[in-house]
Amino acid sequence: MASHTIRVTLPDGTELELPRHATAAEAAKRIGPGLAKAALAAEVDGEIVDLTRPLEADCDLRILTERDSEALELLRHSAAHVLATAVRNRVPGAEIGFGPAIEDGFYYDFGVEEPFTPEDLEAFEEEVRRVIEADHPFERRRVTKEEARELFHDDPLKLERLEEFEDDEVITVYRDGPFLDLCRGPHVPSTGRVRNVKLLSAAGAYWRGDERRQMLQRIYGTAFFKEKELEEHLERLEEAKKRDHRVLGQELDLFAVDQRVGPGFILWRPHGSLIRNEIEEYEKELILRHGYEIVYTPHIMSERLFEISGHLENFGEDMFGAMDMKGVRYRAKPMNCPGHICIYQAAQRSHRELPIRYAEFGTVYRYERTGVLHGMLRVRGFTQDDAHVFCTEEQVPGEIEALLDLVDEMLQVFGYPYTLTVATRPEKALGSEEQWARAEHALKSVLEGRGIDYDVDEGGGAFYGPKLDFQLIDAIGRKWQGPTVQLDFNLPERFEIEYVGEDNERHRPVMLHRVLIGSMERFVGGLIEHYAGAFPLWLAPVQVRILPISEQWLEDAREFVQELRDLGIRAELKARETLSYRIRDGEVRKVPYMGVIGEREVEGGTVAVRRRGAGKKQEVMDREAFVERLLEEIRTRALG
RNA sequence: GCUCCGGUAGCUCAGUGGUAGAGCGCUUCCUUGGUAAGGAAGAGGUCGAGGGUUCAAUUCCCUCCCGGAGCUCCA
Repeated sequence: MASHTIRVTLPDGTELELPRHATAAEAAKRIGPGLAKAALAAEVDGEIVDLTRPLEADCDLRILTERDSEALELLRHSAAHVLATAVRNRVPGAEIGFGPAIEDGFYYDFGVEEPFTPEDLEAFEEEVRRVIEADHPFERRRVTKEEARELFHDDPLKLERLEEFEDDEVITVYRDGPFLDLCRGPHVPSTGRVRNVKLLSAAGAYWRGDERRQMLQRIYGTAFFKEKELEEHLERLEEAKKRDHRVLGQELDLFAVDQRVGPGFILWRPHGSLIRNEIEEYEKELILRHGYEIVYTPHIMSERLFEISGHLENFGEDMFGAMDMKGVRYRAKPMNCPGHICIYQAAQRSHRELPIRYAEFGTVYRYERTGVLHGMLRVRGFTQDDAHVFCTEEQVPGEIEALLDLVDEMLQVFGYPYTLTVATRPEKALGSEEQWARAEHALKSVLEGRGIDYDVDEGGGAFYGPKLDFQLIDAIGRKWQGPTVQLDFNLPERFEIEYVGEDNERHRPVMLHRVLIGSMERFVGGLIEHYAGAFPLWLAPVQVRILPISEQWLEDAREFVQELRDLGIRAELKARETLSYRIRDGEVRKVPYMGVIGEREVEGGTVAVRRRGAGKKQEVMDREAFVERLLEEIRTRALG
């Protein structure tokens, strides 16, 4: 027998007695008028629902306000509906696609005759404000599939989506004023609760993400509860724009792409090359210390090798075409592993030799589709800091341990915090389930043994083995793909690689692919943005500029520059223009140190040192002390 | 690859159906400087490429190349 009242338990443990079918909004009102006003939605037994949802039975209830982290997604999803309402008001014939909340905002896809222009976006933003002012309540309705077909008879995209529902499935629609959408919800109570909306951009997007389907027009936007948060978000976008490696790469003379060379190929100019070289030198020292051996393999190899490796079959579309030389076909390598395997196979290997770790700054070529190319971040020719570890299955945990140390050491040097993800067996996978389970267990238990937090990407591994990925977090909080370690059950089989065990039998070793930096191009591109072009001293292309105040002190300055160069410091003499001009130029070029030399400095054997970004604050130092400071900062690879 | 936007001096960009502009940079000269641009003069362009319309095309139209915002993709 159902009673007429229900018991509602609040997060603090107190209980409310409410009439059955009371709504969450009514519950909020019972708790307090302030909460009732601030309420946006409710969590009932762990499920987030609209405030208008009747409570049918005893339950746990939490009222969500803008202070709750879940609320932002709600706001943005509702903002997407407000956008669609606005677009439909202006363009009545617009077909409506999907409009979800995403990481930093929301989008909505529309099928329209004419693509949207920036002026359209402004008009829509104006209309969005009107829809918000109108304060239409969001009304949820449960409908049958038949009813829904009727409601959306003018919306072909929605009808298509509708047909995917089971006949007896719960279908809900939401109305706000004139706009009706097929939507699971929940939403904020009314359009008036949506605030601080900014439409950011419009671009084409395929219906259902399928490139064979209709192209819709997607509008991206974002929304925040507080105006200040919106402003800060827009400032972050501005900041990201200022850090764009393509802009800084041009300004600081680091790299270029040249139409004559071809799309997706990077020309490293001298200053960019210096940075890259420093990184490579550092990494070589690091990995030699960690027991790697450095190898080199050719850029062009016989196609036969890629038939054995399976690259041609699985990856052929992305490889550069074959070069036919007197009947033998050759390919630019898309990966370094086959070459390393050939080196491994140059001799019969004993378990006593393992693990064998081959490392190469290996340049590979991949024919990426034109639309994906992007500065240094996505290119067609790039150099990986690639390594392959050949070991026994028992040695895998130890190798993972060693790698965690290596990665941690390296990422600290560059100043990147990071997170980890273990990617597990996908549906289609090579190797036995036990093999995968053992490998995944090995990865996870090493991490757990060290008390390291990690995410799991279920089914995200490659078909040939599980993966451990590191995500870097840059100076403005963006995530970048970092080091990866990949177990490989495939290539050892294909190449039939072996070692002789203690039992004098042949065994198949396990192979690990790993990159730390990934691609030099992408990593340096990322670093440019991470440091906003202001590289720490050890990486700065020009470390010190010496500025004599007038030609009178030129000779002294020249000698000092040479002294610095003799110590391996990248010093430059800048003597021509006015001092102010040279200071400004040094700051704009982000030179870490400038040393001014005038009458006083020549007499005292000192130098007036100005640190990048420190403004007028200068420090007159003995030259010896200045040199010491530079050498120490370079030696420790200080982040500055 | 797809949709849209763009390509003008080394760089950033303005402009026009009738002989092409600015700022920075570069060269030369003057200035000999004390902490974010001293002054002057000069050089520098097949207006992305090809085709079409036109008396005339950098400008309008078409094709291609390259770049950008996204989509898709990143084994």
